[in-house]
Amino acid sequence: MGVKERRARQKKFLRQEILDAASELFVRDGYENVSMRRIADKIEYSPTTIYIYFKDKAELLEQVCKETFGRLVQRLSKIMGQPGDPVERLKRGLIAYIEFGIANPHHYRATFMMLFPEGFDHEKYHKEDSPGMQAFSFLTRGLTDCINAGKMPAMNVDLAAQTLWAGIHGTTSLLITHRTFPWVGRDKVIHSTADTLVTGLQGAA
Amino acid sequence: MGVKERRARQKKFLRQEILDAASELFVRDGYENVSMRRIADKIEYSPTTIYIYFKDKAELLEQVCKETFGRLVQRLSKIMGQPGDPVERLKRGLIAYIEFGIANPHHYRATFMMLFPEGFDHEKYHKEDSPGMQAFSFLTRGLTDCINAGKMPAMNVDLAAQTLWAGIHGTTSLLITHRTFPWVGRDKVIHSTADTLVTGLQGAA
DNA sequence: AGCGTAGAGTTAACACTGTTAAGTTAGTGA
DNA sequence: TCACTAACTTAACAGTGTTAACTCTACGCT
Repeated sequence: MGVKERRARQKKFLRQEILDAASELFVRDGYENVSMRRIADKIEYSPTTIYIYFKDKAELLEQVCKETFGRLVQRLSKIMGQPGDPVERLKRGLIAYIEFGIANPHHYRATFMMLFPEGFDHEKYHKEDSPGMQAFSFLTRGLTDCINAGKMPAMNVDLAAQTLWAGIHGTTSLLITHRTFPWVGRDKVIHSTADTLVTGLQGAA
Repeated sequence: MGVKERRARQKKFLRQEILDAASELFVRDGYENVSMRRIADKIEYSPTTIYIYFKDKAELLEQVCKETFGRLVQRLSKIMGQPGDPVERLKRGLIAYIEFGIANPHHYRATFMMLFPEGFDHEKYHKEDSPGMQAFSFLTRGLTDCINAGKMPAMNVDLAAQTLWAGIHGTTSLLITHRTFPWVGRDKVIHSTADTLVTGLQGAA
């Protein structure tokens, strides 16, 4: 016995190897500039082997992004768990989100800036475990903390969280796609976004 | 004489016909799902004819988007030219921007959410006449009006405008790509974005 | 009137793409 | 030793953007 297990381990190993190769190429050249044949070349297998482990190119990307965003969730989790002023903590979370997106532009693009293919199962995607949903829940938690601490007025927390998400997503995606736009300064825009959004919510009726 | 002119007119006509066909297909199916051959089929010319009028597919898209964003600039121009409270006017402009993006998702995506191809001439692009720059100048103008009317504190107008742009771009692009996300309500998010951003800037130190 | 030429539009081809069906080959359990 | 299974490969399909080389029409000029 144990032969089945060994095989399963080997299979998992190759699967991870494909994932790593794809990730590296996606990061360097972007999803649409990486072909299945190039990924195959990198791991020295034939292109069709990839299809044994992944349904298609989109699923391969999806898995790569899942890995990456696990790291974002970890980071946010760390920040949101720290003690101190909840408003400052929320701001730090917003900034961490933006900086994560800029540090992983291709992955960020893939998960939040690409149109879903037709016939995509959104029902399933927007359940608890999608990267959007997970990162999003940190916002609602952060806001609730602020309200409970009396630092923010009572409000529709979901609406406020969605407003926050839209704001930080805007800065992230704009800094990614319009890298050469004459920005006043990357850090200035990032901090201004966090400050303006939080101040705006604090001042809401 | 006049024959040269007539030819030029005819040439311009076909050029516009290509542009219209491409626009319709881009709007319906999105840039990457439209092939040069399909555009050619629609106008009943051979695919290579398009290359006589446009350098490549990207330039075709660029021209299509230029047309569309001409309409946005017109709309913003109308709103910003109206009398009344400058703060309300600015908010109306922000909302109009978002709604325009949602109404033209494929064009919006193409101009603001796509990575530029390698070797793209950014210097030239970020001059006065790029769609981003034109729409952007409305923000600085709107903000200056608010400050002059004493409705907003003195501030770095460029930084504030970039913050605003990031905010409204975020809402626009998120509503486009994550259409099926359980939003509290499209209109609610749109208005909340505009209110939060403006309030946030008003409350800035 | 007839010739040469410019240029609009064509056909055929290249080098790619994602993906699938069919085939090979190695290693297992009986 | 044999059959089977799972891993992997080869060959192919239908499509992509794009280019080089060609045709053909209509104009201006002699």
